[in-house]
Amino acid sequence: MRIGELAERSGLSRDAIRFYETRGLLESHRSPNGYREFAADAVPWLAYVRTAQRLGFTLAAIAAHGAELREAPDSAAALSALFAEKIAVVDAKMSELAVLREELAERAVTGCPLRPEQQ
Amino acid sequence: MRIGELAERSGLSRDAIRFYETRGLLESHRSPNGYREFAADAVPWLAYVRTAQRLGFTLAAIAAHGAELREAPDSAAALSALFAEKIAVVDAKMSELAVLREELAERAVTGCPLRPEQQ
DNA sequence: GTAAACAGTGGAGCGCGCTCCAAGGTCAAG
DNA sequence: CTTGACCTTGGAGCGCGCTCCACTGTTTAC
Ligand SMILES: [Zn+2]
Ligand SMILES: [Zn+2]
Ligand SMILES: [Zn+2]
Ligand SMILES: [Zn+2]
Repeated sequence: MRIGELAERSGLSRDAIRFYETRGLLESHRSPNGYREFAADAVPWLAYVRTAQRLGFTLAAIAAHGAELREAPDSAAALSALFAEKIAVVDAKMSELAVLREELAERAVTGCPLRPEQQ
Repeated sequence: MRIGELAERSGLSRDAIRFYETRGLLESHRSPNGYREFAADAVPWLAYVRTAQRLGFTLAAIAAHGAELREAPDSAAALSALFAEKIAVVDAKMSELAVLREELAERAVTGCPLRPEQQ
């Protein structure tokens, strides 16, 4: 499929797709006329990319993990390593949230904290 | 305290602190010589800001929530509303992670998905 | 008095993740 | 043959979250 169709089916802009390609997130082959040709797989792959982005992963990290998957000798092992990695990240975020909650509770802000110094 | 001390105690750069001030994240009063003067509260507040940032909140959102806290008529109610809001965000991220895990599992990538088309 | 350390402002630049041109090539329909 | 939809590249610009720099003023130490 060409870029317009992929854009429509993925909900991304053509510019974003071209940008992703430059960042190694997406592969295309060229037709004789120079047009990019994408595999059908690109649609679910881009959905995955967007989800990973919403979870706070950078494009570079997503591209690196994609490469890991492709280059892994043992695909199943690579997958579970990636899962463990992502879940660890979310667990870390959860415990940081607990800290945040405590911090917030400790400082029920009332008025300007600089007032005393001001007088 | 002046900006250098706050920088040292918060682990942020002076530039970052000045930047936060322009974004409404931090308040200072000026000494007669024009130097910024910060309250001791600024240290835990900046720690909170960094934590919130690591959790994926933008500086604008953090500033808005800080303002909500200060302007809330009922501080306790405002606090629990903010907690609920943040926890909802993390819950949403968790469920998105589940989707991500499934997506990944479905597509144990092996080789180039464009190869068939290429030949 | 002078040097060093600290403060201020303004503006440029940067990495990220794009968006939006401008100028041009390709292709199918009428 | 023209029109229009679609594609190409290149480059500028933008919001975010800063960093770095130049230049200037203030305070502290000797
Ligand atoms: Zn990894
Ligand atoms: Zn004040
Ligand atoms: Zn809110
Ligand atoms: Zn290929």
